[in-house]
Amino acid sequence: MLTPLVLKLARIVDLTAADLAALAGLGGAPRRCPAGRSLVEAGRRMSAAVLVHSGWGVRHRTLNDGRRLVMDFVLPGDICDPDVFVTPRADFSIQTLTDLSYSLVKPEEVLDLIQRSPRIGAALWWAEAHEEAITRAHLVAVGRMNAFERVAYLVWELWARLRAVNLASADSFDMPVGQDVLADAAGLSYVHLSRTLRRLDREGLIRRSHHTWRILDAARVRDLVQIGDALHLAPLPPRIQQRLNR
Amino acid sequence: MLTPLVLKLARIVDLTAADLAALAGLGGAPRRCPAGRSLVEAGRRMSAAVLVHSGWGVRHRTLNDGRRLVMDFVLPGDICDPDVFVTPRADFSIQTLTDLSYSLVKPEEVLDLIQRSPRIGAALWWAEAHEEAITRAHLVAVGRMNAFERVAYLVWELWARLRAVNLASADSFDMPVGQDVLADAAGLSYVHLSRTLRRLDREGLIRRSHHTWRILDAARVRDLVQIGDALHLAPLPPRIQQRLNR
DNA sequence: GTTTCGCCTTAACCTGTGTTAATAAGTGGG
DNA sequence: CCCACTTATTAACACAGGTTAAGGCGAAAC
Repeated sequence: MLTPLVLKLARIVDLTAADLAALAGLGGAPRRCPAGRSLVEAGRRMSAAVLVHSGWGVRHRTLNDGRRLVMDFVLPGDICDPDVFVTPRADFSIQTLTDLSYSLVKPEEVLDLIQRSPRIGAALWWAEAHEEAITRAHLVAVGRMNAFERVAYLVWELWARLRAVNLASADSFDMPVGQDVLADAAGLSYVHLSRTLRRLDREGLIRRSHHTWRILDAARVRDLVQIGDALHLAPLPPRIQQRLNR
Repeated sequence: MLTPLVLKLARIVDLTAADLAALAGLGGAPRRCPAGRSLVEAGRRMSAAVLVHSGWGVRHRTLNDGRRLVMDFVLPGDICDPDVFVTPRADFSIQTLTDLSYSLVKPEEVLDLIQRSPRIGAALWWAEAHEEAITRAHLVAVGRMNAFERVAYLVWELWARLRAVNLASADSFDMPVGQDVLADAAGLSYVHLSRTLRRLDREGLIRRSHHTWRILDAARVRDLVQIGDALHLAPLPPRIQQRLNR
């Protein structure tokens, strides 16, 4: 079964048929959540991780006076957060951008899976490390890039992540994300985000119509973005792979 | 042996005497690195994690034109990064701020340790999750807070982390960090950082002399900072602890 | 003690981004 | 097809923070 999670992890670790089956069966019965709702609330006690099957969400934090930062986009195949069992209290909220299909994954299930297969353990660990790298890149973008670079970076990141789960074509993809949300991810006002998007279009880098985005000049965007490489998926080195099979 | 790593992890997970010994013996022979040197270089292939015994460092990324962002401070007891074996290429550099004593930890060593003791596995996992929470909080600060709040947040974060390894007193601590470095962590110019620091002093929140920092009014700083709670250390819930001992 | 050097502070001015507000362009309902 | 409603664009103005440059000040060097 080619669930998004399997698609993503199988690019990294050589999984056995049993591993694939175990991963595909991860999580309880699928549930649905309509667009615009909170899946996880900051400060609330968490009892299970959320495995996303389809749909988009955002992980964000809102300050007392309403200022909001979107830390991360939640895409199909993402598990947020497999580490519930070590950090029972969320420091963020998750909100759906579209209707979302997901399953709850109990901590016990994750622990069992890891103890059963070191390959899955490594794969999940890798997914965590990858998310961390994405967050760090995001931090660099927000902390030291200007609006033009920053927005280009975000689009680049989402494009790369969507391709990893077969949800983007060679130069375009669908992104059901309003400019207000993108602005909160970039740490910009939505007005300036709009200005910046027009400029990316005018300069022949990135174009949007409706919710469809097109990378007009991938090479120039990559140069502009600089830190996009942290997002690339590469198989684990053979030495490690062998060790996982011992 | 109360190494900083043991101090930190023992607050979270109930470790056996054997676990403590294993953790204290983690890593090869101690090495030294003088101040101002690169321990890890972005893009370079990594072969081992770095366990810090004493001294300060920063994890940072420099863009082509010299703009730099400090993502994180590396303190005694930190392991950067236990996930080398899944992400062999660093997306950041680590530079020493002071003389640093550290050990190299081979991926195999980590894997062994985890397979030997589920408690240590959970503890290391927790440490990772904690770092992630710190990075996310940093992202919110840089993305949506003004200079005043942002600098207060950084000082608050470091104070909390130092207390976790017994390196800070109830209201003050030592921080061998120049304002240029702090500015790169806040995403500000060092000039504006200086202005902001004077204002924090003038308003009775935080005071610095030499490299000694004092929190003048912890309650007001906490309110200003808002997101500081993500940094709190809390023991794992009993249910999980029991499961780790089965 | 004086010099030198690195680091911090302050001031004056400039610019990128925020704010407010008005307009346009979609989008769905009747 | 029109209306109401949301979402994007543009313009005018304001301000936080950046830049440049000139002092101040303590610590080490001589």
